[in-house]
Amino acid sequence: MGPMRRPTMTDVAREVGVTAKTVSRVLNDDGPVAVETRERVLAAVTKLGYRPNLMARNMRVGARDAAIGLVVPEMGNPFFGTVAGGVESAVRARGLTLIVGSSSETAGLEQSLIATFLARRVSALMVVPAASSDHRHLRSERMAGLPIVFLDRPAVGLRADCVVSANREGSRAGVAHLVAHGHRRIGFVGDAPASLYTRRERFQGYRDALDGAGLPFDRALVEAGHDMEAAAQATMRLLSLADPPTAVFAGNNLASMGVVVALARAGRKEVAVVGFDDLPLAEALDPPLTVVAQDPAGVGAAAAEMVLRRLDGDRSRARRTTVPTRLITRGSGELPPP
Amino acid sequence: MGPMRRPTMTDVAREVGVTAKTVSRVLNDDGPVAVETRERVLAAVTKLGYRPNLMARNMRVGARDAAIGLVVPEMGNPFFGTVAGGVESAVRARGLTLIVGSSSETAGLEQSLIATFLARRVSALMVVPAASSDHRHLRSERMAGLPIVFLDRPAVGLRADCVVSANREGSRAGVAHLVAHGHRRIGFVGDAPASLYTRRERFQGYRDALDGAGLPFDRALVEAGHDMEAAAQATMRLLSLADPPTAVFAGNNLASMGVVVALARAGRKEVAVVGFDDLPLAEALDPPLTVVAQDPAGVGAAAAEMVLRRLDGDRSRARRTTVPTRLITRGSGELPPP
DNA sequence: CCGACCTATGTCAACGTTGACATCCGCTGT
DNA sequence: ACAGCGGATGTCAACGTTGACATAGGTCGG
Repeated sequence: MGPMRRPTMTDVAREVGVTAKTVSRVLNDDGPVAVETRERVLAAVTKLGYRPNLMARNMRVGARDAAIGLVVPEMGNPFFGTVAGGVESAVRARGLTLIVGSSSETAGLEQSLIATFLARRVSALMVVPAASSDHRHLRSERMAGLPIVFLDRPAVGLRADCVVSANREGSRAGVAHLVAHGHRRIGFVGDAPASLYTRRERFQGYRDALDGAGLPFDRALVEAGHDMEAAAQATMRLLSLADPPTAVFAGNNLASMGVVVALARAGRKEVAVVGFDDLPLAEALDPPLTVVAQDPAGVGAAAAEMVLRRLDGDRSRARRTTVPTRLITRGSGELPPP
Repeated sequence: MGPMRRPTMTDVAREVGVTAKTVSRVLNDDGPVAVETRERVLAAVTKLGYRPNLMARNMRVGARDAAIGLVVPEMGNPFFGTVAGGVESAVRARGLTLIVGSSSETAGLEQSLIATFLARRVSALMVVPAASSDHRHLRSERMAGLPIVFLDRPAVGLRADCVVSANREGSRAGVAHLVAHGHRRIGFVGDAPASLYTRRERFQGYRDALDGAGLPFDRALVEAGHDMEAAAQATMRLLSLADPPTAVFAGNNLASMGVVVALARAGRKEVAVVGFDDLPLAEALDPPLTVVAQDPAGVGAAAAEMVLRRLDGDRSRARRTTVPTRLITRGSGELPPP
């Protein structure tokens, strides 16, 4: 019951009466080994409960760890969870392990997570940047040839591959949908301005749609809320304006939930809504929620493919991949203005 | 642009004109170092872009990796994402890194993930078991003193710590709530029978509540659906029975969504519903969804604390921690039978 | 002015594994 | 009978780092 030392290859070898090298050969299917020896080795392995030490192996072989590090802002947000899932299945097919860490949307934590991944000699790095983080410190890694791919939001201060959603176009389409149904005062509820790439893009799409329809932009209709409750309160502020919006565009999944909750609380079912990013319950809402659906698993998969290409030696210049979005009309965007 | 070798401690040492050991001393704040030497070393470190090699360090020190491996069935499910988030923040406070992998609810993948974690010499293992997996193979690890904690579902064939929700009690309370509002035919939509611990417990709670109220159990009212769409179809089957239920209890978050979607599609708002596990949009549904809320972050945190205690040397026998659930009444459970 | 002592640094080996190369054996072909 | 070959195994060093111990100067008290 003591905290006994883990058995090593040498222990197994001693048990069988051979050298560590022979055990190594058996375990890696390397070089010739007598059938009987192989069997005895395997028996000893299970008997002693031997587990190969990947750290020692990687070090000797000089190879990088067969792991890929992924940094996401929050694990609890299903969007990032699904992205991670998409990455994982693509990466697993190649025998690579995915290591996920969460930065809590904090630049400092993101950096230290990246540092521990690098110290672990991961063979590639995938990052969903935290708001206001800077990636200049990764330049030397890029130079050294480490594959680095950014997801959902591009790198700051670093030319690197990235995979993003068609934020601006999708947003434009979503708002245009509201415009097409007669709305002229359309609120925007999203993240805090300036900080986040996705918020900037989606906001631009919102403005594009207004401009395209010749509608005036009213700063008073733009509100921020970084989580669901804050978004709900932002929505309440919009509704209590002297000249309130007849429709609201929500800039991300949490904002959508906040908007929907606020409208439900206020009993304002007649306000039209379009949300960016689909929600599993969108269909069950009253009215069912029209959304600009992203493809989070697709983003993850595309990023993973990019990484695999880089690992296979693709040295071409950094590329940006845009994953299309899709307007799913369910009703909430088709409500006419009063 | 060549794939040049990463600089090692020796490279830094050569650059400065000292030995690797001195560099090591600087980087670990070990032993005395002249102020000037320290500065020159640090300068060389940044100049060369040196990153310590954790694998080599861990090997030399013989310590286990400062990482904890967590296996979850699916990353995309917000329940597990939130659990992982709870684990992460608790574990990070101790300077440990969390490595998350997903088993896709498959026993085989779970085993191979665990194997790579063990090969990486993680200092502890946390597992949300896949359906129908068996953990006898971890016995030798437990003997060797590796902390292993199971979350949400207990281990199979292994005495080990585990942290679970109050499934049976919560479920009983949820169903009792429906009973209290006059329902006598209450459907159950959950995972496939037998396979999953949580499903068994929650189903028992359902039966407890029926028994407690002297209501008959009708096998026809029990349906299974492993994802949202399947749960929706299961609900449709219940509704089309000759003698349909007037209320439905959903056994997990996906089932809840499926039930709610199905009722919305069928326009059957009068059917009462209580779901196990809270949903972010529960409040925005019509009627707002009454749920038996779990505390996923709390489950993660409790499990992390358990692990930390074990790492601190607590050798007491395996313990089971139960995290309470809470009935949140919002309306859907209070609908009277027609 | 010498030994005790402290500071700053170096030397060496070891962690567990595997590549490069060596060795030993029995068998084949001539 | 002997060279030659291929199969089975061993030996050694090295990967990057650090613990244990050693060394080279300098300071200080008596």
